[in-house]
Amino acid sequence: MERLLSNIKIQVNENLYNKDPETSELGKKIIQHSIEMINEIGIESFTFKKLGVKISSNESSIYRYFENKHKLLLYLTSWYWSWIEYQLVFRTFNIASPLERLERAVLVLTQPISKDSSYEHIDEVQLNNIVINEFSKSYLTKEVDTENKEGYFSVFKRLITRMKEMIVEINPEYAYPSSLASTVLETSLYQSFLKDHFPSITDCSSSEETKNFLVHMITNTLKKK
Amino acid sequence: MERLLSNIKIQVNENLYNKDPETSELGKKIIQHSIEMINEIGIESFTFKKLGVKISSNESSIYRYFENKHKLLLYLTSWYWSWIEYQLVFRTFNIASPLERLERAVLVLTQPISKDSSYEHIDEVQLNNIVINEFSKSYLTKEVDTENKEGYFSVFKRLITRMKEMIVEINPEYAYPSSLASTVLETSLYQSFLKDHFPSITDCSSSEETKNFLVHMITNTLKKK
DNA sequence: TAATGTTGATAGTATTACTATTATTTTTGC
DNA sequence: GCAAAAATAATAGTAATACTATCAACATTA
Repeated sequence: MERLLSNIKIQVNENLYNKDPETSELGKKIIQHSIEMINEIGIESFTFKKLGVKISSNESSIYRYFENKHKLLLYLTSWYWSWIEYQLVFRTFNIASPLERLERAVLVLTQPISKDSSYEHIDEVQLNNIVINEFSKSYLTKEVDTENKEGYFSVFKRLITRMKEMIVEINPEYAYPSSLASTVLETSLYQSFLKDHFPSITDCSSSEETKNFLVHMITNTLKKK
Repeated sequence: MERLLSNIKIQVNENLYNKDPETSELGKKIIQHSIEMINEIGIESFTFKKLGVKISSNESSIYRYFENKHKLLLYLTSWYWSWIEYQLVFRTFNIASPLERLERAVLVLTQPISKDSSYEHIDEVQLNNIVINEFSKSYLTKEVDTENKEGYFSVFKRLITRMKEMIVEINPEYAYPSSLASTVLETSLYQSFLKDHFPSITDCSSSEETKNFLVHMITNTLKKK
């Protein structure tokens, strides 16, 4: 991933952690290796005990950073959406045509991730995989409404709102700009999952095709007759 | 839900259960009350022990029907997709216009569920909620590829393939018929979830609106220029 | 009526998801 | 450079989960 500005600290809702993992070596190790481990074995099999063994630290020390693995997952996915939002804002800034802005936004959502050297302990490629495979589980819970009130999903929602605004600019009469924006974001994750596991029900065998599928769908949907 | 034919037994992949729950009173009680309970407390909190207490039966007896709660969830969602497929086939049968067929298919996916009296022990309204909130978790696992090979998702995929075929009939040149079909099905569930929990990122506050959003998107996407 | 199948009761195991306590090490402030 | 504070590690313990195994009781059927 092309570096836009270095040393931008990505802020995550501070109720998601007990102690900010960015403030210590152990904290960063927790983030780095939890990404590896969740990507490898999935959030269900992941435990703080296993992570402790992997980083030669203690289970109880990890609990001092995160209340439980659900909060850790929310932390990681929030970080990811902040990072994506930042790409999206930069890459669409100063682009005059609203349609081109939206196309660039879709490109940010669909193009293959490459490592951002600004964040050494975070592997964005693996994190993208985690978002594809685990993000839904972070909100498909009985606690979603309380956690939403706490603001745990605000970056994700803001990202969708930004796309919605681009849609409104393209066609102010269109009746479903928010739904189209949320569909596009969800579809970018979903089609990527289908490509790897249910290829018979997708035509997108590359990120390029997913981009084309979405751009075509958006432009046609927003066309004024 | 209007009854189309009575006494149609819905077949579910027989590797999903140890003993067919349809063949005994206890089996039907397991299905009926697991639907209630999963809908109420969510799949994470749901256990066979709690279900045993609820139906005044024994944990070990439930294990004789289902290997674990994941298999039970796969059973329930498979049943649901079979039931939906059956509605979809009937309601689109003998309709000449391909576009009208697809519109009717979207209606089946989006319209509010009402009880189907043919299946006394199954509450389709609650089951629809379970599909919205838990279906993703049934495939977002590390075992998805093996389970897919076992055929646990075949009804779901066949449903999408049926819609894909309608899309191809409408516009044989369109390059992404499968992706559009899978997007439509996923979106029908997703927008319903957003309506209840993240209303700020959707415009669909009723199933009617979800239907209109999707039909508009499909027809515009498939328009030949 | 004997054989078979189903269900219930009880017990037991490894793992999970924590909490609590205390010891040890590291950092910092003066 | 040292004392105080903070962070981490080690250990232990608990309740719940996700099962498995065994055996008894009861119902069904041949």
